Parts: sequence; C-alpha cells; structure tokens
Amino acid sequence: MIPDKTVERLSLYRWLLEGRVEKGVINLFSHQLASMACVTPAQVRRDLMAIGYTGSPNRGYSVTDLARSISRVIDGTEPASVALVGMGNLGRAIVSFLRGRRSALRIVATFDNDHKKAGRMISGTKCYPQSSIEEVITEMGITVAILTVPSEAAQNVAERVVEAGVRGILNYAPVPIRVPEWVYLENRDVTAALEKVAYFARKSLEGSNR
Amino acid sequence: MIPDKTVERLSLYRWLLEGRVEKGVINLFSHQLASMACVTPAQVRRDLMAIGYTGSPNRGYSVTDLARSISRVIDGTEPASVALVGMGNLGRAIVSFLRGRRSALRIVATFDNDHKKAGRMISGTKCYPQSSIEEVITEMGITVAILTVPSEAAQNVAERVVEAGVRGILNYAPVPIRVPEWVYLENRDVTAALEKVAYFARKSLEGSNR
DNA sequence: GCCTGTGAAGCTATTCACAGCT
DNA sequence: AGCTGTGAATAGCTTCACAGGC
Repeated sequence: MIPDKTVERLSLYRWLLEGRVEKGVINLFSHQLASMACVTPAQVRRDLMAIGYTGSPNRGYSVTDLARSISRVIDGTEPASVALVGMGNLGRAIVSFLRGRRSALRIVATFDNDHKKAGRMISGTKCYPQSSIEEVITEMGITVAILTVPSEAAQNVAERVVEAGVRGILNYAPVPIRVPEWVYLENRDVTAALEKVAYFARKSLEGSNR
Repeated sequence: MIPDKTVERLSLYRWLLEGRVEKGVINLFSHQLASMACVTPAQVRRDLMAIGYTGSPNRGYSVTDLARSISRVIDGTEPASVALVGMGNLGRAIVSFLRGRRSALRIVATFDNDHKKAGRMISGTKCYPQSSIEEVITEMGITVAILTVPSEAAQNVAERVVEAGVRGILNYAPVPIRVPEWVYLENRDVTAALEKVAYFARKSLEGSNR
C-alpha cells in the first residue's frame, strides 16, 4: 500500500510529466523532476520506488513510460466516477475547474437541494435533486464524492453517500465528519488552512524583527 | 514553535468551542472535544499541552477560557490582513465563504487582471487591478495571500506578493510554486487531492472483494 | 563523473499507559 | 472512579550517504 503523501506527489509528477511530453522531452533525471515539483531528488526516487518504477543511471526516467506507470498505479484499470454534492459557489467553482483540466477522473453527477438547479445542466454536468443521491450513486456506480454542502448538512450527506456505496470523500464543508473506518476521508477546511498560514506568517515576521 | 498540524487542529477546536459557548456549555472533557473534532482524546491533550493550557481533572477545560487561550496563540495581538489574487470562480467562492464565517481573519483586498472587475466591489471586498499588487499590499501591511490564479501566473504572482511583504501563501493554483524559505507555503491542489481520494477509495473496494 | 536504488539514520506525529489529583 | 499531563513507545515520513552501474 502506497503512503498517502506519496500518492499525492505521484499525481503531481504525472501532471508535470504530461506537460513535458508536449514539449518533446524524452528523458528526465530525478533532480529535474524534483525541481519542477519543488521537492528533493531523494524524495522523487523514494516515491518512484514505491511504485516499483526504475530508471537508468545514465538516462534517468522515460517521461512517457513513467507517466503511464503512475497512471496504472493510481487509476487502476479504469478511473473512478465522482459525484459532487452542494452546487453553491464553491461546488460550481470546483466542477468547472476540473472540467478544464485533463485528468482521468470525471465528475459524472452533481446534487443540490435547490429545485431550480435540479434537473438542469450546470457547468456541463447534470444536476440532480439531493433526494436522489442514493438512487443515482448506486445506479452509476460512483465511488468517490466531493462535499461542498453547508456545515449542518455535511454529516447527513456523508452518511447517505457512504450508504450508497461511496468509498472516498473529499470534504470541503468546514466541519469534521465521521465515516466508517473503511471509507477514506480527506478534509479541506479553508478556514483552518488560512489560520495556519497566518500563524506561520506571523512567526516569520517576529523572527525577522529580532 | 507549535507544529503545523497542531495549529490546524487548534483552529478547529476554537471553532467548535465557540459553537458550544452559544449553547451554554461551560466545561468540556478532552474526550468530548475529541469526539466533536473526530480525533483521539490523547491528541487533544497533546495539542493543548503545546499551547501550555491546562485543565482540571474533575471539570475538564473551561470552554470560553480555552477558546481565548487558543486565540491568543494563533492570532497574536492582532489578526493578520489577507489578500486574494485571482477573482475567478474559485476566488469569488472563497471570498464569499470567508465572509459568511466568523473568523479573526479578514480578506481586505482582492486582485484581478480583468479590467472589468478591477475597481468594483466583488462579494463585499474591493477588487484592485493586478498591476497594483505591490502598492496595495505594502500600503495595507498585508502579510498573507491566497492564490487562485491560473497555473501560468502563479509563480510570478507569488514572487510579487513576497516582494511586497507577504510571509504566508495559501496556493490553490494547481502548480507547485517556489518561495524563499522564510515564507510559509501551503499548497491545496484540488486535482491531486481528488486523485488521492480516488486511489484509496479503489483500494478500499479491492480489499472488500476478496 | 554523475546518475540510480536503497539501507540506515534522523525527524515528526501519534498513541500508549500510567502517575497524580480530586 | 474518572479525569489530566506526560514520559516512553510506536508509527510514519524524509533525508543522508554510499554502493553499484555506465
């Protein structure tokens, strides 16, 4: 099992590699990939070790081959289908952001409570009423959900999507949610992240004043 | 110096505590706070140890007093001013999300390249033309920046805000950026996060099928 | 000489487990 | 009895440093 942080970096490496393919680059050394990703060369080599990929000392890594190997590991045989619940500002922003990005993952359904939104196409994806979460997720075999609902709704929506078969949740609601231990959960609380950054920014200033 | 992750959790605890004050709760035990935050009681106690806060074995922690202590540590004497660069969908979503949330931090200026946006009020905050980044940030003493610009612009904008005095960056652009080591940087790549969640969701499914 | 792959060391974060208090 | 505060153990992640290959 590949560690958490490594998967995130592999995803980044793949994206960087794809950008290089377009420029006609054939091979890369670990220090070049490291520099693009802003990590150390040793880190890159460790990460590639985790997927069993091996380069050659005099040529480095094959750009296309490495990208393919990463895809095999993180996407598996076929990429997952994703649902997004809560088409407020943030939800719509994420949907349209992901559409404009080449990625194996596709948001195949969105949900909202607002009946004016339900049934229409929003940002290129069909929006369903929130009451049909169970039905649509089961029907489409969706295994990943992004939550951009208000705090009060988060726990309830999480339980419903899990019940319907979701195994991974990316939670943007600013509350912690409780899920069974076999569901992977990633919290992305904007406020907490910002307060953390502000804290260290202040420490940096204090450090430079004395 | 308080560790990274601890600061993030402290911010969460504070928010949870403030919600309790409104319900008239006076005291809490570590296991109660832990349960609200979805972490272990030992983790809560360790985190409070980091800020030197101490409760009593028979009453636990004072809700209001603890919230105040956390604020003293993470906000310092006065909360930082924040700028956001890139008023696309994501930028606007974040601005309006933060406005609707009680938090010590305030976004005091936003920037955009689009001349139609510049000069107007958007989501309650004044939007300046991107060319005036240096001037406005220096003038207002801004130390924290949120980046929601397109990939191509990210590195350049980062350098400009740092030059103008920013010490902490929350980067939502899907590219790694390079900053001096005395600037705190937090990357929040949506694609990488989603691909990570999808990877572990798949692993969870594979595990249950055999 | 300059690269990769990797054991070993070093760091950081979390959990255990228990003494001490009320 | 049931809590807090904390040393010690554990687990997880990153960097070092070097053998081996061309």
